[in-house]
Amino acid sequence: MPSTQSQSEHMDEVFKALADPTRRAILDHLKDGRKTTTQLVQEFPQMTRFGVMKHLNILEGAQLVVSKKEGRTRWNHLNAVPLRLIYERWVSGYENQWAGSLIKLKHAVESKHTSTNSQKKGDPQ
Amino acid sequence: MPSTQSQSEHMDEVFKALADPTRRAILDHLKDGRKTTTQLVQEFPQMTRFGVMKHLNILEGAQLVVSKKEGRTRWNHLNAVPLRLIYERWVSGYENQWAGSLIKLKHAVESKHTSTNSQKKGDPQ
DNA sequence: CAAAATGGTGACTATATAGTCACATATAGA
DNA sequence: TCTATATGTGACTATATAGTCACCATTTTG
Repeated sequence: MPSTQSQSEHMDEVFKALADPTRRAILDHLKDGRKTTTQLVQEFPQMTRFGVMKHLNILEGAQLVVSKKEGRTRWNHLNAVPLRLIYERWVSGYENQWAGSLIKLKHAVESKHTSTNSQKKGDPQ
Repeated sequence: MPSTQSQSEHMDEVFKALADPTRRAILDHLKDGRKTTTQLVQEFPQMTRFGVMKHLNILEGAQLVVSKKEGRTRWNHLNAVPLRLIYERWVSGYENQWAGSLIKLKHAVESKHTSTNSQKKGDPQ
């Protein structure tokens, strides 16, 4: 059992953390390797330092980022584990669906060209 | 490729749609098969019909749900494709990280015992 | 057509979130 | 110690989002 939060609460934090484009950009920057807070701040000139730090703290709360203090600098590391958990609970689990209902789903799409059909193609019957 | 929005804009909609627990619950309900709007509403007694419908529209905007109208009933289908895209862009891509930097990441975690360490189980690697 | 059932929508409130500013803390090095 | 650098935080504003209510539209069926 986790310590302070349940698994689903953790997932909620992870999804909420991923919901912001700036935070996803931060993760992308950390993909190349660890960075200090100041280095990250420099990647977002349009935002204040504290803005970036708040995003960093949210990412750390979701355990998508792990930080290590070294002297007066804070090294921020990417942690892909929560992403892996999303895959296990939300992608692989849902793919059972594919074989079973993808055909009728396909029918649904084709026979309707749904409401918000962002993509062209169909004449609306 | 979609017409009205870029891939990253679509991903943003998907992540934002997934950020809400009610919407994730709706997806879970649809996992068992298609449901009408009224059927879904009945699954959330604590929320009004319109509340559920707004969530449904958001899910449909993110293409996580596809709806098909049949007479006066609307059948809502799960569409797992965006989840699959999340995997391809945000999980498999990040797993390169694992081999490379998981060791120093592990050090970072250990030397800090960060915030909330939920999952112990097996250390990867 | 009339009634009932299903679904859709505009306007509103309450709360959460993004982002900023000013100020505080801590470490490295002269 | 003094100072520059790197990071941390409380309080605030602006905007987005969740959720509700009352009302409207469409379709089935008698």
